[in-house]
Amino acid sequence: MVAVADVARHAGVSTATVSRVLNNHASVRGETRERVLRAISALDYRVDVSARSLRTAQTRLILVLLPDLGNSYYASIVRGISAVARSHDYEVLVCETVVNEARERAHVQMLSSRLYDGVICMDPYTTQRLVAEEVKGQPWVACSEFVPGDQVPHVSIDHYLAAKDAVLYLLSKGRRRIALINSDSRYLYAGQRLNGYLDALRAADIGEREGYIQNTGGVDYYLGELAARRMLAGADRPDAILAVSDTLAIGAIKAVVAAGLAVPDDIAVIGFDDIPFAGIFEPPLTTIGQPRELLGERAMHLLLQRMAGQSPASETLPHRLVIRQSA
Amino acid sequence: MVAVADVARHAGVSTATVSRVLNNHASVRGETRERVLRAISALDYRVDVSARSLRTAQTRLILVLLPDLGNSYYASIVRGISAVARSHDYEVLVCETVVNEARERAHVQMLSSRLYDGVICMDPYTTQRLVAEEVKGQPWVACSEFVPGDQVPHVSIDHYLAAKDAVLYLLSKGRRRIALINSDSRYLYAGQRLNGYLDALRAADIGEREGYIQNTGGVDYYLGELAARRMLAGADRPDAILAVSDTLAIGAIKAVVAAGLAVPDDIAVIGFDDIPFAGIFEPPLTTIGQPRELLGERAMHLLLQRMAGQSPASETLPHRLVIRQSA
DNA sequence: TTGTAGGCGTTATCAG
DNA sequence: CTGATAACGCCTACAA
Repeated sequence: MVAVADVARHAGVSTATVSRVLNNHASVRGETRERVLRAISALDYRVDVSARSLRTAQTRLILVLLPDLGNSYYASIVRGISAVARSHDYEVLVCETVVNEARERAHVQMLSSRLYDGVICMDPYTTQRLVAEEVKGQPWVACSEFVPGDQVPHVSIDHYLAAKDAVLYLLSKGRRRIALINSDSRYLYAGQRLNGYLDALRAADIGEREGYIQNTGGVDYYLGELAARRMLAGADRPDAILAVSDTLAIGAIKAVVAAGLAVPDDIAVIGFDDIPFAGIFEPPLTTIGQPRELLGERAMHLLLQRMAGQSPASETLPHRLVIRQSA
Repeated sequence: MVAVADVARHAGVSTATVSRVLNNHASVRGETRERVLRAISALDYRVDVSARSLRTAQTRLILVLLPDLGNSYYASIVRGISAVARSHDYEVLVCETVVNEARERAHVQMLSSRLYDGVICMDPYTTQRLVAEEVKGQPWVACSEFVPGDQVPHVSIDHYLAAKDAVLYLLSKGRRRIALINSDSRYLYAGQRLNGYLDALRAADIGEREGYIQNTGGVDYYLGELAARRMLAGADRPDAILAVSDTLAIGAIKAVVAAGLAVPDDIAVIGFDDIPFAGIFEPPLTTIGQPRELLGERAMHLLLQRMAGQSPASETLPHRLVIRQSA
């Protein structure tokens, strides 16, 4: 293993000089720098980040915690994060959080071990408490999900308003029997969207109906299909369905069509997230889009401020209703 | 910042003893251990991984390099990797490689900085050379993609055979005018599947046809749609399309249907990968499935052996044709 | 502009 | 079973 000392010896300089070259200090004579550089490549020297961070107390590494790598919703956010992070010379590492009691501790150790200069958490807010406890003292921010009333800065859309907008749109189209397919109550957005849905209906003087709210526990296609099938089986069939994710919405449409009904004529369907597939599906999905890249960019900005010792205010970004053909 | 020394002082023992407790050495008296543990939680001590790795020369971190976080194909593989890694007490970090000339160096530094005990690379084989150069001396293996003839151990299906099987199946269904929608020639699989396709046709004595091979440069839905549209515009319309990814296949079906033709009656379509959506799409997609989790598990096993100084042989895993309704 | 030397927090060796 | 102490590789005063 070749260390700074070896490079120094090879170049006939001191370790201090090598370090200066490594860190682009101006105060190195051109010719000396050349010699050092040559030695570095001759010996194929690589810095040891462990040693460096031990000394400098920073790693220039950002950790992004997310609950599901397979959900492309997060991918776009990460892209936004990375763009900003890289422009500030931070490298972004992603870790899929496993909410497994047994493994929890190991994960937690990852966080608490000072390996990262900052953490961005997209985990369900119910597990953010765990994170909070572990990264205590370390800079971190939340993205999309957050613990309401908490001190941790976060970026998110207004899920309550978004759901309300969706229902308002359905109402404006003359729909009155509007059902909701919700996912997993561990997620904050689930509760907020539920409230938005409820309040919008209430404001229109529409009462709740038996079986009109289904909780799937996840966002897989088939779960949406199952939920919609249950709704269709009821005596009091809805004329519109709001699903909290596009995947659920697509599953729901499958069920509707399988039941011999038409979308949107018999039942209008609105999803959430505007995934790439939403536009290509038949019928193209009407959905609530989130500014995903921007979400990531803002989150990283918040983190940057946090790492600088500031206490930035949380941000709410705008959503938008993407009207296609399913509603 | 509280260090081992602080814990030692608090517990009235030496740093050596604290370290022993931290690392579960058996040779610590129960009562002493208790005292240390109490001090640790009283002071809320956290190990400094940088210091630890500087000392031990290992980080217990595995880096997974992939070209696209948004592609859920990789998510399943990562899940397989993580399962094995965690059972061996390694933590898995994912980094989306950015093949951007300007940023290349920073990335590269990440790899070469000894922060990881091992690397699993799923990048296109054309960029694996870069990786190879940078992680030189570090244990790494390739997954899915690999540089043929290289010494680096890898896991993959036999893309050549898989494509051949798909064409054989189409042939067995009486199709003769079989087209190929390929993606990005930076990927090894693209070339191999092309060869499989070509050889299968050749073996059946079917000559190449003008415009029957389209390269899209990516796997987005709309690219498949575009490619298929071009094929349909030709005088010599195909009666079957093999697409190297399900997303391309779905895009292709869109184009076929939009042209007033039926799938599979007029044109059969086969995809690749068996993504979650393949089964829910209408018509459900016939596709070549890969054992993704297993791919990840085997890759991690290979890496484990590599890290142990061995030179494991590469592995080829079986693919399977999932017959649904698009072909 | 360059060199010397100390220490970051941890683990491991060697005594006791 | 426990303690003192010497590295690990790097950066950065401070000195020259």
